[in-house]
Amino acid sequence: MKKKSTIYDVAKKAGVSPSTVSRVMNAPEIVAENTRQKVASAVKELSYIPNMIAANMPRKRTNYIGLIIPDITNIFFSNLVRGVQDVCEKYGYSVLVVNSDDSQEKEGRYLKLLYSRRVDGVILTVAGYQEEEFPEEELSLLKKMNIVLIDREINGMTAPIVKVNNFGGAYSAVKYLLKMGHKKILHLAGIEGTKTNQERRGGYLSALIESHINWKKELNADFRLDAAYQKIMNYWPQIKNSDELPTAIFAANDLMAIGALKAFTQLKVQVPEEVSIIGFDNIPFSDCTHPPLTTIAQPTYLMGQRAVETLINLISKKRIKKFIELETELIERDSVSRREV
Amino acid sequence: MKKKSTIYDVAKKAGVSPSTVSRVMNAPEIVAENTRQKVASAVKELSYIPNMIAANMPRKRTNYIGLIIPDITNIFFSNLVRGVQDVCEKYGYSVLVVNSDDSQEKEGRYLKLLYSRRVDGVILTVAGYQEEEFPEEELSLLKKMNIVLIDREINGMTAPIVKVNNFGGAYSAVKYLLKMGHKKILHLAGIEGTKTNQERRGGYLSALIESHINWKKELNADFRLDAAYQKIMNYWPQIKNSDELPTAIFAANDLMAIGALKAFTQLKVQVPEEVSIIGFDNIPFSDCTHPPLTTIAQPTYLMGQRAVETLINLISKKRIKKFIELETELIERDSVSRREV
DNA sequence: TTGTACGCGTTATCAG
DNA sequence: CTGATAACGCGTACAA
Repeated sequence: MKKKSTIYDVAKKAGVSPSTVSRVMNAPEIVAENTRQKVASAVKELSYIPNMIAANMPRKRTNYIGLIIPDITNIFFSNLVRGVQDVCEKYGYSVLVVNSDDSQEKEGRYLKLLYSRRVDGVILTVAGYQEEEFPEEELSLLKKMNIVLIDREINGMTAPIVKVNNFGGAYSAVKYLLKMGHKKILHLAGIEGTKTNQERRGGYLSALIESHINWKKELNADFRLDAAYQKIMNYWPQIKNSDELPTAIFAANDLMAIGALKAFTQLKVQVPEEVSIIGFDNIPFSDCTHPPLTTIAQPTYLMGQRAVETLINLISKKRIKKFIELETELIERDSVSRREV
Repeated sequence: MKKKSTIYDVAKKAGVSPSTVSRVMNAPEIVAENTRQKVASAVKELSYIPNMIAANMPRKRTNYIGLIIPDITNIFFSNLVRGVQDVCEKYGYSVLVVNSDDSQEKEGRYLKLLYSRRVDGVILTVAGYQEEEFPEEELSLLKKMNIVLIDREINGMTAPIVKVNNFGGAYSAVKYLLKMGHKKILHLAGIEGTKTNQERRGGYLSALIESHINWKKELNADFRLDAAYQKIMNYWPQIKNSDELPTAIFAANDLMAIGALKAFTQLKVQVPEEVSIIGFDNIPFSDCTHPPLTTIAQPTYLMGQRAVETLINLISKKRIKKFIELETELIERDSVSRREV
């Protein structure tokens, strides 16, 4: 790694002062034609590229924003990250992404790291699903930073939040199932007690009530593929020939829907002929399952974009919307069949 | 956003000098017990967290490394990114991830950005598959930085590289197919002219030659799911009842294998009964296809880890391996069936 | 054991 | 139009 040239090296070579070099780099038009030439050639010769950190220090900014997500390996987040990155780039920011693994302890550590790196703001998908109180220390740290929340709220602090209309999405999923003639709809639910899950369950129940359907049943699988797979593998044989047998399943996310699909393949239960399935999220590859999964799409890329836009406005003290709720969209594929009455 | 307290604020409040505060933060044991107390309580009171940037400036480092990948949205890379992040964190580095979208122009711009941000090193998955000459400007920039390459090499510069044994992986895939009794094996290939594709094709051909099999056939689908889907949809009906009909397909990546699977579902061709398929990569969800995909696993997480370890050693001028080749692993699932002779 | 002064690379400000 | 100087926040030699 060769020694990097500084603004002083360039100044010396061009026979001018550092300030002049700075001007040439940032506002060429205000410097005399021939000085500009001299400087430009010195810049080229030394292949000088300004040190953005040094430049930012007196301005008390970094042009970095932090992004805390549970796990980048979780396919659900990749589009979100990309949305954040793309908008950031447009505005000259860079993104520091970290994974909380849904651990509150890691989240706290990373928050501290981001603070010590003096990022200009943080986009946070709150870790852990617990409705626990937020640790005091972390909370006060948060209050000292520009924060935009994604998806989940925080007790004890108000911050702008970007989320998806979980209730509406679930509601429309179940409505769709009802429209297709299903009367016995099982809900494959996510992590108990999380707001997300509560909202989706709310949508499920509301749609049922609205249609005067009393039949309901909930299986819990923590938003996880394996868990859903196991649950179905255990549950289905028990109810196979009973009145309890649903004709359709509303899974609170695609991962669980795919887990269920996997179980049904093994159990030799035909989807959608014997049982229909609808998911939530529209993750990549949900169109490559067998059968392709009908699901409720979340605009993850858009969520990322909106979150950054809000954050950047927050940073520059412009007016912002405190609450942004994005709508979902029903994606009809082949995992739901019509049930004749 | 409240004003951030500095080491001076703490010093004043504790009635000591800034250097003493610095010592308490970085080497508490060398300062007298009661001074330490005073400082500690001032730190707590002001909830002081050191400014890492300022601290790093005189050291001429940032503890950032840059990671340039084609696209974080490409599921293949998420594990790699996580591997990089995890190792980085262990060593106190943070990662700045950017997407080149396989565009050389973007790659150049980002390289410049990373340089201006003075990252301590860069992990680079070279953009574009072209065997084109590298732009001179970019090359000289590269030479001024600590670089570790992933997967693809650069003409005109030697840098440590971490890659996977593509030849060996392809070879073992085809060997496996042969072992299962297949004699007509079609190769669903990736982007023509890329090293990766050449190596995998090499493995395919070698395995065939070694077994004295003359039958061979190659279809090109640019590593893309859609392209593979289209190719199969067009090709299969043409050869359906001819001698050209293969009994197995070796796809140069899982995406293409999944595309083929999709096509076969529509064409009502049974996999693996009528045709077997083996993929390459072992991307997430390759176990959730129908049937679950037999494939050659690439250790992507490990690649990320190795790359960072190499980079960190490069940065600290320790000895490094210039060339790290990782082995693949055959993952037997259900998309390949035995063919009786 | 503690304090002082300087350097890291840049830009804003003010003077010329 | 250009140059000098201070300031950003910290660590570190060196002095006390």
